[in-house]
Amino acid sequence: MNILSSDSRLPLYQRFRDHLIEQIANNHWRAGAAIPPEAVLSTQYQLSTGTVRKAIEALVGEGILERQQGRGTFVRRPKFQSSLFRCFRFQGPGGECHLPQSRILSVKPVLATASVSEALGLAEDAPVICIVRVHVLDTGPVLAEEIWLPRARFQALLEVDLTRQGLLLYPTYEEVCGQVVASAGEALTAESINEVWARWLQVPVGSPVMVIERLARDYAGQPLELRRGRGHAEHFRYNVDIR
Amino acid sequence: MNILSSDSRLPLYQRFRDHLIEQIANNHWRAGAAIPPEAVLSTQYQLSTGTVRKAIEALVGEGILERQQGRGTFVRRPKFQSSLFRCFRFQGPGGECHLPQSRILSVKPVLATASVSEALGLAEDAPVICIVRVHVLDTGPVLAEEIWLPRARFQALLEVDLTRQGLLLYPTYEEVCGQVVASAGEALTAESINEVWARWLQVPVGSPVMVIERLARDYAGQPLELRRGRGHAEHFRYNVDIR
DNA sequence: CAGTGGTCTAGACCACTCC
DNA sequence: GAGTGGTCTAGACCACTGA
Repeated sequence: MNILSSDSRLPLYQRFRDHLIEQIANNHWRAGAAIPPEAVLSTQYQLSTGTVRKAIEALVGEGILERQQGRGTFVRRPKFQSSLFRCFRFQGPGGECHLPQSRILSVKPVLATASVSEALGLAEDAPVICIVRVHVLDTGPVLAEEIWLPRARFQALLEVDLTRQGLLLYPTYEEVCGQVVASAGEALTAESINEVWARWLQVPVGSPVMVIERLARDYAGQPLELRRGRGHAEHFRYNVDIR
Repeated sequence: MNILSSDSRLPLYQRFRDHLIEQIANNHWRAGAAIPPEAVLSTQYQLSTGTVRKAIEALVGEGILERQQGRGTFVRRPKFQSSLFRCFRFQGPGGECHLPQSRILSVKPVLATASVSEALGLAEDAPVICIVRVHVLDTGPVLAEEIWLPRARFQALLEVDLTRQGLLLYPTYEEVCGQVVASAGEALTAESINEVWARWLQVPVGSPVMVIERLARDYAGQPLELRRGRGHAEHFRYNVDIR
């Protein structure tokens, strides 16, 4: 009798969770906005408040929703702009922590290479946008990134001046293209730097660098953006809790 | 009226959670064993089943407990032995995944250096045990580790032959010393390898390596073990989900 | 079959936020 | 003070495990 589409025989609260996530992915509820209060949802969908709460709590655990006592429940707008600063310490020899400025070197429409199209789930030679960006500290560049975006979703970026200093990309994606980054995965490796990247980072060819590859996804789990960054090994310290 | 020690004015389920964790940390309930069923706990502590469930679910979320429908709720014995294989891919050029063998090169009672004693929360020059271990693949060594343990807790390790091939350390800690690793944090950096480590890994001095520092803790959160490992950059790929 | 955790309900009362 | 999420209760029924 309910409008809960997804497969029956799943627990009610799971089906309701799926329904909520669908609303968010389809932009029925905007990022940053409040969803209806528990009481409304429970009468609207004929569910007990406990069941509604359990679905909401699941999404809070996944980092999709955010509850604020007395105010409401909100669609979380993940703040990946600061992810680098959360995970990495741009630490000087004394351990002080500085925030780098970012500078965009180029924005170009190109065709995806095999590895890029595979990561983004696109056809080979699909049209993409490639951005090159460098993060700079007082002491010089610390991190250089190549960023790839599917042109189908991000065409509008090409008509905007991205080369202003200190611009954050994810809010720009949302404002200009309506694309919201909801989750991401990172993979870390290390290598000796090659000539192209050594020039961007202004270090000798062959220096050890940390390689960070990030795949960002929207609420529906579709790949949105691929980044491949390289940073001065000494400037980086990536912290993880495991269990 | 309850035996729930911790600070009142916290929610009941939190205080009960703290009580449960205390039981585990004090070894009243052993790692791997079942805790009393919900019904028993709720009558014993005069709590409703819902409150008991919420406390248990919190600990499940923290990876301390594990529920199995129809069987019971168990104290989780984390399997960090395989953490390296979960997080890292020992991948050949074709992407195949091999499991390395580990070989212990030395076990020595020494005095802690400043950085080791600080990480382990010990006094300076405190007595520790230092283990050197190498993980070997068909193609040669891929990861070398220095491992430090507080001698106060791990004295018994010195009377055991650890140099057998392929030994896993964490189960040995538990069997020989009664110390259970409950959680850990890792920090990743990269650098050019120095002479000592280059010999262990059999690579040219100055090659890029991934540096993995791990601090393992017991159920009470006290540091148990510090590891500093270095691995062939090409062999490692560390995956993380962020949000 | 008895015992366990898993789901779900209906509602009371509290704590916080904002007007 | 009205509206929100946060805590807590008491219990029914289901699904799974293992003797």
